[in-house]
Amino acid sequence: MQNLIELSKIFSDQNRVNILLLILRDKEVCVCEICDTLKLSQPLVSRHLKLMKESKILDGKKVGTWVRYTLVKETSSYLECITTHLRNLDLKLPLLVKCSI
Amino acid sequence: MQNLIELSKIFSDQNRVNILLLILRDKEVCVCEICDTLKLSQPLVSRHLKLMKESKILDGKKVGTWVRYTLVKETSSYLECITTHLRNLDLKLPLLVKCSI
DNA sequence: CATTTATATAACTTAATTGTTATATAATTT
DNA sequence: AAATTATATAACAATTAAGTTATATAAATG
Repeated sequence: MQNLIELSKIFSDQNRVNILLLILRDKEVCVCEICDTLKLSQPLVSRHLKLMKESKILDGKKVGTWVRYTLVKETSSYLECITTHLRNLDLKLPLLVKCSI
Repeated sequence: MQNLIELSKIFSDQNRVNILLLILRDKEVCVCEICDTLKLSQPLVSRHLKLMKESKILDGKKVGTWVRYTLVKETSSYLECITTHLRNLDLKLPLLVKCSI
């Protein structure tokens, strides 16, 4: 229940959903790839990622100077339902702008 | 997609979720029953109901001075997923305070 | 070790949301 | 038709959230 409300807050922002769509498609992306692909400022992306990490949607692991973000492995039933929903969408998301990792 | 974000906004508020839980359990409730049961002010409840009607989650039909709210019949796949989730929750919601309808 | 690159955070501004109080509308009852 | 009851709406205050700019941190490289 608290989970539902917290997760709903996460998914009520277009930029966060786009970031999540990117991670769903490309599995593991770093901050600069998100910024470049979605044309969002770096502090904005960092803050959204922090929120999603706090809500246990994303994991971030440091690789050198980069931080690579992935979807958490164990998802709650509600999160599962949303990601399934998102995967089934015909998403028109820009191609990943890869960084030099 | 727009649906996801719009619906997520709806479910990111505890009072709206409680109202929805009430309607899920009691099928058809009027505004004053929601106010009395959840101890929320009437204008607040009216506004939340309006939002959920606009988002095509609820229907409201006038019966005399009362307006009886129900869940919409045809739900989107995402809404379906949330209501299923909500129904499966062990909800500790107060008994309906019935009005004199 | 100074510089560069990637990311995070803090301070701030703006916008959106929530809840309240007061008022309007509309059906019902006296 | 005046009073009552149920609901809706408008105007406002308070809170929260989003985005920006500036700065900090931390690893990598010349």
